[in-house]
Amino acid sequence: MLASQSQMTGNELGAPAYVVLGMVRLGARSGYEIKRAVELSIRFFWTISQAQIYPSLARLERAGLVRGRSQPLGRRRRRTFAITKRGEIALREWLRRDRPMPFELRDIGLVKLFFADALDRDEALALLTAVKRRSEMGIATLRSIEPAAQRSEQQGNAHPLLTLQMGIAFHQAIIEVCGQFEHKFLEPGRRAGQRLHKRRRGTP
Amino acid sequence: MLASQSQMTGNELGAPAYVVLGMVRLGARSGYEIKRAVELSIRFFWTISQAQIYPSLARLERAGLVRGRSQPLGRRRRRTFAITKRGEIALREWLRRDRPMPFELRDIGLVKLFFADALDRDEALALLTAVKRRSEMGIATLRSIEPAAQRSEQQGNAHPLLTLQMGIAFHQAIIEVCGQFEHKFLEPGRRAGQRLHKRRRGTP
DNA sequence: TTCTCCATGTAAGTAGTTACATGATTGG
DNA sequence: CCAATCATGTAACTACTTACATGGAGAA
Repeated sequence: MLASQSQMTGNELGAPAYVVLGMVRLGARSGYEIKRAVELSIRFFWTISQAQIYPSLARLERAGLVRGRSQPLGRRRRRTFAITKRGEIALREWLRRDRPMPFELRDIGLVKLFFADALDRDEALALLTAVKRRSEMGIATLRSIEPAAQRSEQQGNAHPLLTLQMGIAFHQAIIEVCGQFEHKFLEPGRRAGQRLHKRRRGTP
Repeated sequence: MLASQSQMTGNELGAPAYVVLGMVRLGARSGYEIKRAVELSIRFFWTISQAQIYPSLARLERAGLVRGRSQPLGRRRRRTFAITKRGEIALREWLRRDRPMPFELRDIGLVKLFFADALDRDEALALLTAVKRRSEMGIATLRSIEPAAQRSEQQGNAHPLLTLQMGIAFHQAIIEVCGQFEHKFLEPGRRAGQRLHKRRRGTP
């Protein structure tokens, strides 16, 4: 895990547990619903695997931050959870903690782009296009969940829409910078600094 | 680790090893220099801990992708590495591989912002400000390494500057969206959807 | 029937971290 | 001499993942 994101000492809860707690607060009841909620909302900047959710719920319950009860659907077993008062307090306390939250992104796409000078001109261009396309798809996905975020804004939760817009702006920024770079490249009158690794100077 | 970033089966190298390889290619010789290079360039979208670098170098050497030799500085021991032909080929091959590279960001700042409706109005605003400030600082850092990226552009490596500009654009997007949201909030004539959790309706 | 969705869980493994240990060199 | 920097490495640990196992419910 990224170091600065949990700093777990003793029996403090890590970020994933608070994510689960926050989702329970927003109305996700079962582990499965939590998974779905994450996929429909924060998956742009946070993912969680199913195998993490159930242990997190168990830890939250032991800490008294959620209360679970068995609520089978028909004969299908099912545990539902609700946030407790202590849970509300703990969540707010976590949100307020202003320990440094360094911006830590881990993206192979950008890493590859960084090293792309090792490639031939057209290969580098293909990589650039792939990164661009990825962001275009990202925007499409985010747009598709926009209505849900707008509904939740109407119900007093304005911040999901905020983070959604951030995601969109984010990808737009990537697309824009890619576009500028592409342009600079395909421009017929290239200048000195724009020569790529290993290309014959005379190539049009 | 984020799943889709390595998919290691058998004895394939993971992304961190290729990052090390790429840095060696760009002229970082010792483990220490690699660490510094990462901090001065891709740390915006990739970090690597020192404890990872030396084992990675060892694996790369075993695979014949780098060649190491002992080059002490005075009495201080030191191993330097250079990329081999096979290493060049392997790096390019990795850069070309177009297995899906899903955009995966893990950012607690944005997670907290997403859940900020659980906070009081001013607390939420403070969080927003913190996220904004963080990006302002991010931009300042990136600007400070811009000259180095420009130098490397002159030497035929244009992509480091590209990814740097992406980082800047990225943070600018965050700042902009934060600003818009703040504005919407501080606006005297708030509308229905903008009411925050648990606030008395009449509060100015 | 078979497929997909709902639902919960375990097992085994990897990646990655922090913390520590060591020691030479350079500059104030 | 002391602090910062250069330099390499190990030990212990956590977070997180994939893969698997199980099974009910509803639809085609």
